[in-house]
Amino acid sequence: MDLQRIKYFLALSEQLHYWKTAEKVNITQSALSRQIQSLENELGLQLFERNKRNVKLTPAGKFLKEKWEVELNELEYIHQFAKQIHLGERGTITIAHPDSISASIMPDILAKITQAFPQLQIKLVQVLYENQLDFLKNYKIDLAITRDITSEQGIKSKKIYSDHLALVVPLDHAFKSFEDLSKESLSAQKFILPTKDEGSSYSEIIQALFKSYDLVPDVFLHSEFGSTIIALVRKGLGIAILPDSYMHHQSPGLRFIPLPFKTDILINWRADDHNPVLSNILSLVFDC
Amino acid sequence: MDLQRIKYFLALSEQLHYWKTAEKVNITQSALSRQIQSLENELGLQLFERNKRNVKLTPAGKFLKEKWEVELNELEYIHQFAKQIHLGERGTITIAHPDSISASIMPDILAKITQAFPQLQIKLVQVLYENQLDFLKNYKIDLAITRDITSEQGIKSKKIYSDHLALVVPLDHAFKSFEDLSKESLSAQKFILPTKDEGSSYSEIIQALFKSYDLVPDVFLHSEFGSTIIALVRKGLGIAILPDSYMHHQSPGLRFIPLPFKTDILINWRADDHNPVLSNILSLVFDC
DNA sequence: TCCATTAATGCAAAATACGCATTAATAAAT
DNA sequence: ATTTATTAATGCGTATTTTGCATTAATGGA
Repeated sequence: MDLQRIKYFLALSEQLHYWKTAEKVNITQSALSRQIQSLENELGLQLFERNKRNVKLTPAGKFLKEKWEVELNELEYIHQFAKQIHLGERGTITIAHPDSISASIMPDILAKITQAFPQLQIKLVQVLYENQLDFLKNYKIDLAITRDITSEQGIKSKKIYSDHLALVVPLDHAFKSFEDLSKESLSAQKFILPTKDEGSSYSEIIQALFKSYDLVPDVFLHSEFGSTIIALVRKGLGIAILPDSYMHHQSPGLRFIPLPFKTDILINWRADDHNPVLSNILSLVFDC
Repeated sequence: MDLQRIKYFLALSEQLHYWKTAEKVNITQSALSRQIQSLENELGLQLFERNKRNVKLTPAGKFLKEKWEVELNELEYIHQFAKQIHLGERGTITIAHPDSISASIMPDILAKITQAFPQLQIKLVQVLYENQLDFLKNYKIDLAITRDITSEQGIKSKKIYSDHLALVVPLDHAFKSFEDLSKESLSAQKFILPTKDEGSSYSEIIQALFKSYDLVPDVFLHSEFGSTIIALVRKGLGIAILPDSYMHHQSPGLRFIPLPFKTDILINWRADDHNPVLSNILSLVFDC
């Protein structure tokens, strides 16, 4: 059954006149007549009660006119919706990102996306660094924003930003600026540091930092959760090293002392992911 | 857009394999390939992500698979429903009938209809005799069961039953049987009779009845409503003449004395009404 | 009774769909 | 790295379907 036939039927059911309808839908009266006939044959019922003079809907025709009008509108809407999905204007994308950028570049990125594609549904999740690649490969997330470089097969990666590390101390702490740091002053401190993962490039940078002072830090606690670390530092339980993106969080009572070490932020996605939503978001993000 | 194409798409979206799908839907792989291609062109989007080795739904394809499955089911149901309307198995018919047969032949007729066509919706209405033809012509009712013969253009009519007139008296009334009736005994009575309509064949029969006794009845009240008349007779306000169908109503305290006058029950419908529901009901009723 | 209107239909042309055979790409096996 | 098996796409001739033109036949109104 051709939807075009149903459209012809609907046109005729309005006009109830073959010639006028045929003209309106740009076919000949002969073609229209046969289209209606084959529609009737296909359905095994009569749509119009007609003689050579009058055309009138049968009860079944009346019923189908009402129902088909609804269904055709429905289908048209569905097709439009599908087209938007095809263009990447509709759909869902799940993004994992570190807490550190929640208040810095994430708002920028999200604002850009929602402005360009207001119909997109974005799911933000926080995933432990060690799980990110698995989640990406298993379609639990579509985009992973991370500080770790990956050379995984099938995962594409691109740097989108970089920020400095900063030493985070309470306001009343002796450290006021970078010049106050030395092997001696640092060795007296208790540190709160991120979890030391195998092969995590972010951990390696922090290790490199301490190595530059030829120091093994006294680590009081490991945590991956920036907000936890900040709270502990504010209570004077130790000092921490965090990306200076955290300065964008409202954190009174703390001093951020920038350090000459940079940490990159990368965006990762599946190489074989052809979801048009992803392509749209990638090209938006790369324009930053 | 051909619904067949959508069916092909749905089959392929299940199998995700052209050859197997083509075999399943009884066309060649070549034809299937081209059907999917033209569907994609028609919609202006890609349904499958495919190379020479793998077939996989795109996000838009996934969306359409879900939606189209629902829509196609819906359409199939609609078409079945329409077919039932065409066969007169579904639909609505409005029937007017006199109160007199509510408890006699109407239950028989209705039982027969609902047994043969359980999906039919029947509306029963009571219409004043004088309005019946108008209601029929103006599509307010589809079938009029009446005691009046009509020779109206465009209205078909057929007798389906006939019953006798009966004199209705209270149990304690002097009249016990037909032999008690005479010009003298009748002229002493007060009568409750139906409204005397112009050209109503039922009124004429009652007039003929009195004429056979060479009598002009003392009419105390006119009413078309049988139940009203019966209540009044039971209270001793007068005696009445009604079709003996009323004996099927539960009417304690009354005696029905059959009279040798018959009144026909006719069924009327529009000659140009081709509603299949009507045809079905007519052929059922005529089999009585 | 005749005329104007109008849906159906015969027929040939155009468009579309189909099947067969082949091609080209790719994953798996060696 | 090379070969092989698998499989979606495609060229081409054929079959089917649809279309438009011209005509027919039925019908309501004058």
